[in-house]
Amino acid sequence: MARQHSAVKTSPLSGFLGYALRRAQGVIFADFNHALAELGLRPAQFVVLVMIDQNPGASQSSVSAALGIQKANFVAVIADLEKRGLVRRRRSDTDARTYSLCLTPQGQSLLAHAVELQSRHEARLVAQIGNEGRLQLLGLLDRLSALPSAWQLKSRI
Amino acid sequence: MARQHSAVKTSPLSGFLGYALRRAQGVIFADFNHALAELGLRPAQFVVLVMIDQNPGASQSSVSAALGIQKANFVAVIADLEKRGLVRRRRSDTDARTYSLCLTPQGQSLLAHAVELQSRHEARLVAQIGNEGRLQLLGLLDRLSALPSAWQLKSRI
DNA sequence: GGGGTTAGTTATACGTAGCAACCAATTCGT
DNA sequence: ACGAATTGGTTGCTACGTATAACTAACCCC
Repeated sequence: MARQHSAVKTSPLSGFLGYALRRAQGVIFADFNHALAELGLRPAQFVVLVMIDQNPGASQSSVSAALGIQKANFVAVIADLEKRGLVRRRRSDTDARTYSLCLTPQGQSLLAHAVELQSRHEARLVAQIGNEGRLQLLGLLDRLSALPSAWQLKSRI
Repeated sequence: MARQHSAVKTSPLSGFLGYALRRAQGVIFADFNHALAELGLRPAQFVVLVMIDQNPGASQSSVSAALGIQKANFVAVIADLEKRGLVRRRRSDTDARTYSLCLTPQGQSLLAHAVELQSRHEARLVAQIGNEGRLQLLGLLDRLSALPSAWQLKSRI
C-alpha cells in the first residue's frame, strides 16, 4: 500500500484504532479483490450473493437493510447482478411492491466458485494471525460494531 | 448502520474477517466523523495534519507515500487544507521541485482541538473492548496489514 | 376510501481511490 | 559536462461507495 521514501514518523497514527482498521482493511480488500477478480465480483457483490443464497425469496429492502446498504444504492447493485444473469428478480405474488430475489443456476455456481476463492483468501489471513487470532479479531470487531451511536438519535426524533 | 427488518440470516457473513472489518470500520468512521464534524475534518484530513505536525517540512510525496495515498490524489487534499489556512506550502530551497509542508498556527491549534476530540472518540472505542482489547486489536491489525501481497509483484516486474 | 406507510426507483452529490500523461527540476551514467 | 532517466507535483478522467431528497406504486388500517 505504501513504502516510506525517506524516514517519516508515523508514530501517533499507529495508535489510532480507526487508522489501523482502515489500513488493514485496505490490504485485505486488495487481496480479496485480486482473489475474486477472475469472477468479476467486488466485495459488495459477493456479500449480496451470499445473502440472497442464504435467504432465497427475500426482498431488496430486507437484504439491503441487513447489509447496511441503503435501498437507493442497492438498486444499481441488483440491476447489475440481474443483467449478468446471476440473480433473478420476481415480483412477489403476495405483495406487488416487493421483488423476490433468488440466485439463478449460474449465480449459484458462480457463488460456489467465489466461496472457494474467498475461503482461500480467508486462509491467507489466518496464516497471518493464526486461527486463535482470527477468533479474537472477530470478537473484538463485533464488540466495536456494537458501539452506541447516541448521535444517531437525531435521525429518530 | 442498519437494522434488520424481518429475520434475515447473516450467518456466513459474520465469519468473514473482511466483512467484520468493513462493518466495524463503518461504525467507527461514523463515530469519528460525528466527533470531528464541528471542525470540518474528515479522517483523511485529520491524519494528514497529524503527519505534517510530526514531520514539519516534509514533502508532499513523502507524506502521501507514508499514508498510502497516491500523490495525484494528495494534491486536492493539500490544496484544500492550504486554502483553509491550516497548512503552509513553501518551495524547498534545496530542491526547487518539492514543497515543504508545515502547519500554520491556526492549523496547530485546530489540530490540538482535533486531537482532543479524537482521544475522546478513541476512549469510546476502548469503552467497548477495554484497553487490553485495544492492544490486542492493534497487534492483530498490524499483523494483517503485513499480508504478503505476492500479486503486487506484477507491478514490479 | 382516504391518510399514512412501505418498496422500489431516479437523480444528485461528495469522498476516496486508481491510472495515464504531462512539465519542470534533479540526478545519474559515461 | 551533457543527454538520459528519475523524481515531485499537477491535471484529467474514471470508478466505486455512500448519503439525501423526491417521486411512483402498492399496501395497510381505521
